[in-house]
Amino acid sequence: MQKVSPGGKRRMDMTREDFAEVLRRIALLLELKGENPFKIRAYRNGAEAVETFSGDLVTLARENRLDGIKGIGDAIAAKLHELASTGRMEFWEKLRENFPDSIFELFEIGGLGPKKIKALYDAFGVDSIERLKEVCESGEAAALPGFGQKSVAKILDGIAYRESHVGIWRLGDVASIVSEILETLRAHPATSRADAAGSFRRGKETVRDLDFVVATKHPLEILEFFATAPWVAEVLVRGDTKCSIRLAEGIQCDLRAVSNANYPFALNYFTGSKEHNVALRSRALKRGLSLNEYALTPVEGSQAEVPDVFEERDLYRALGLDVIDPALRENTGEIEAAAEGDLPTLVELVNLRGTFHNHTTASDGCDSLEAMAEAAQELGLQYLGIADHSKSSFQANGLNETRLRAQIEAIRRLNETFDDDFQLFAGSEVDILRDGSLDFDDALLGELDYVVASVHNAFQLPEAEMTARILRAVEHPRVTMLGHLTGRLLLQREPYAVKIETIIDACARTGTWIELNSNPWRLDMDWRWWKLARERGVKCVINPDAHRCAELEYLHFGVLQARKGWLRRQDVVNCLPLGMMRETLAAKRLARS
DNA sequence: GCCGTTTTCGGCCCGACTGTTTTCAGTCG
Repeated sequence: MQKVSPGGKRRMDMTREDFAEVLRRIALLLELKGENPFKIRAYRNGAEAVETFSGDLVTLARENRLDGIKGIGDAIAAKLHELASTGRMEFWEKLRENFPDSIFELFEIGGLGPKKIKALYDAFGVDSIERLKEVCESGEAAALPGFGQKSVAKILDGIAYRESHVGIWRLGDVASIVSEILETLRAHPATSRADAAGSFRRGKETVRDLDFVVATKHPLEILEFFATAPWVAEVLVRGDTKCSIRLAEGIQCDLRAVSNANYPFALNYFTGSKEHNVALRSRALKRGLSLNEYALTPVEGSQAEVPDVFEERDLYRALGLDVIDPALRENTGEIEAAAEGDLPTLVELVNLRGTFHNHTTASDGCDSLEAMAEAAQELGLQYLGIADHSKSSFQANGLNETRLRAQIEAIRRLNETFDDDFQLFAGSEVDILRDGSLDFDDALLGELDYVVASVHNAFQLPEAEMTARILRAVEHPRVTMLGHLTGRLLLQREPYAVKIETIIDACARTGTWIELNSNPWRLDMDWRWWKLARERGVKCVINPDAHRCAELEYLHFGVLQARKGWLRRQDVVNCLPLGMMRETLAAKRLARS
């Protein structure tokens, strides 16, 4: 869990993640205190709302303008305003006086919830994992009411696991595992339908576990097969309808085996998100129907007709909704849009006609210009932009002026060998230097077809400086697009501090495109910002940041994130066919020269 | 604490599994 100490933070440092974390921790402490569960849920919902809100929530909070945000009512809005404007929240500080901060780590142990933590805390003063381990190993814990040998063993297992694994995986790291398991499940003779569900199906950038749903007449057979498959390192749960295992890689996989009739409901339920499910269920209730993971049934006393549901899409129609793509199921307005017939037609991988941010052996790539061009053509792309690093990225063998001019020349020559249905564009991934100036002079930039501007150093600049630095690049007339806006490396490096909304507005004003970097380590700009960017009129460009031919297929992850960001074909510039892209790039250069 | 075709009070999603019980509480998703 991220460490947060808002009391000790300067207020300018507060981020939306800090806000969400404070609300979540309030919920945990209220749970320990045995507070009203609905109040606890309200804080969790508030945290969720804070995280998914499309806009500069921190500024809104500071200016006390949080009204009208779903999930944030008067009480939480006032508390967030206090936190944003003073760096403190009295309610939170009073609450945390009761328990040491280290108690939060106990919630990360599987099998331990608020009740048991409270019992351990009251009985033995357990307030850290270290202390927890002591009382479990000494046998004291097993003697508590409600505890026994097995639950203590489970807790110790949980502690051991936590010590060896972080427990979060990148989408790109699990994609091939999912395909393999799914293929095997589908090949089983007792399987009639099988899908991956959960956050993987929704295309979340990271996942905590993998969920599978199988339709079968022989659930026990399927569960047995799943639990004894060669990939299983450990069986965690084994029932008549559900089995949870841990793979050798460490990730947990849950399988649900249901009847064919239950399947659409189970698939929908286990796809989530939880918030989306809750919203669907309340919508069903308003129609006199109760929705669970097995069926849609009339509530007691209701005369409501229950429509036939054979597939997931029938379920949405039964609730008077257009079918909602899994990528959109985050309860960020998709249900309302589906009810109004306002869902976007989402961009698809087959819509992409080319892509721009790619490297070759000239800088830090592994494949040649020719090989990359050939790979792009094999993927069916009409154009490929080459944007190797600029000279300041010496760690990446960045090109100096001479080498870049030679590469431009090589690209022009290679283009003469292609038919008119494919073209390389000559670009550069130009470093945005510390002061916001670019790594090449305007004359050289003017010789390029396009420019990707990216930050590759001085990540630790304060937010105001970093924002000003990137703004200067955005406003540079030769910059076509902004590369990986926040520089994050998922599960490894935090995004750098930058006012994203300010950058979005500047890009809207100057017509600068924003990259959706599709490398599964980056997926940057984050999907949560794209809806806002689209509304402000910013165009997205989906780039793989490929350093070898095979990485051109990262585009798939980028498209998934674009879909999560509600983007349509017309919002993504590299859906333009070659002819129109030539014109667009030429017009851009002319307009800003 | 939030929210509203249930509208300023009263409801808020709900089932499976586990372990500890002997009819159920806690946890999880």
